[in-house]
Amino acid sequence: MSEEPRLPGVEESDDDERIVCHVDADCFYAACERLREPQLRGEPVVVGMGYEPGETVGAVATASYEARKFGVESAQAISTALEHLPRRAALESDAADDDPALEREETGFYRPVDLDYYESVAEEVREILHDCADVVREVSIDEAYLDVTDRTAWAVADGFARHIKDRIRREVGVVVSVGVAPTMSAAKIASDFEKPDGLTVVEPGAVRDFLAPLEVDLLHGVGPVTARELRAMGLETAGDVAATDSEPLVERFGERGRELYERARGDDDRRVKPKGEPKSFSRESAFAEPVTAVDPKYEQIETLATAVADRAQREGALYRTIGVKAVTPPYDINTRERSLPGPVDDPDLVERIARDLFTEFEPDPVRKLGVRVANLEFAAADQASLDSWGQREDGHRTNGGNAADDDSEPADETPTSGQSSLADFS
DNA sequence: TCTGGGGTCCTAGGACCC
DNA sequence: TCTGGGGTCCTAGGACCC
Repeated sequence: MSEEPRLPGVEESDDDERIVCHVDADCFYAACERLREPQLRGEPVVVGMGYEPGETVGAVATASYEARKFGVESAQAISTALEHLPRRAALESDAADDDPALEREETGFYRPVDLDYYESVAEEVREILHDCADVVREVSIDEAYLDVTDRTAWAVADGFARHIKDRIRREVGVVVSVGVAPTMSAAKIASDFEKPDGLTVVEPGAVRDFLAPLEVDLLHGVGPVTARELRAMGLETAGDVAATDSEPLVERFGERGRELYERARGDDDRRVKPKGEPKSFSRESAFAEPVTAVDPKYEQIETLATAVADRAQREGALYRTIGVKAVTPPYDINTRERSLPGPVDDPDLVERIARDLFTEFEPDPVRKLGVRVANLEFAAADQASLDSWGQREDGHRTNGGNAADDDSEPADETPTSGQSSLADFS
């Protein structure tokens, strides 16, 4: 198509025939738990939060396939999971064999989420992936795309994928599923195709036929809402979408509609590229039941604000936007945010603005609260405290970074209400 | 599916600027 | 001061993903 002269510096856009691998660990959290607790192998394992004594809200993060047989699913409320699969208490407390009342066959092991540990395992997997590909995009803790065009060829792609799987199993001890295809979106679906322990190769030219029979909600980006609408339009499978007229889709879903149409036809020219810096950090937490009293809400806001500011600081991020989230019954999600004239690293300010933004919801019962910082900037580490920017309207300089003046916090609100006439940053 | 936590991207309206 | 067009930024909400 492109007859345009190539700009200097633009790489040869040899667009056809990428070889993309999508690697996706199977039940990753559960697999990690089995790694350090081998007696969990072959048993139903549920990893989640909220089932410890005193906790009442929580959800399943990962259920092993053995646990799924009992009806335990990812994102399920823990209370529901426990109904399907009671906790195997006796075994866990070493009183194993002498509780005749227990029907061991119908109980499972519950473990709390331990992200730090899973992260350490993921790091080992990552090293192997980077060893196997020139470009790796980590999507999440248990999932990555690899561009392996220069490492293999279609004729031997399944052997190459097998090699990746074997190395990860041997060297780390977890099982991954791999999909190989000429596009990211097809590779993603391919890795899901024969899970667990799957390996599916979709060669160029075969993509559209591979996708055609799949239900629309298997397409990445199609959730329950879109799936329902597509079905209402008479589109049940990827093949239906591929064969339809794109216009109504674009009409109804905008840019997403066009994307959906193209992906269903196997068209996707995105290249695998490394993930950039994060765009936001947030912390949220749910109350056991809707809270009306004012104090606990502000306490929670403060805790969350501190945690978020702390995280940003550890990551070396400055933020220019601070926001809160308040979930009110039945399940209404409200967000408020405020942008500052320039990036800061200022935990006190996060707290003050979060409190301030929340006051609007102060009278409401609240199920869940959140605090977020966004518009991040990753400056050279010392930039954060070099805070000579930040003029106020009256010409004063504000201390963007820290508080040598801790004690005398002016009652006056943030220096941000005057907005656009403030400072200019370089 | 009565609902956890941490993210991303898109849309749409309004303010504001030239 | 009766009214065009283009662009950017900000905010709130929604859908989706793992």
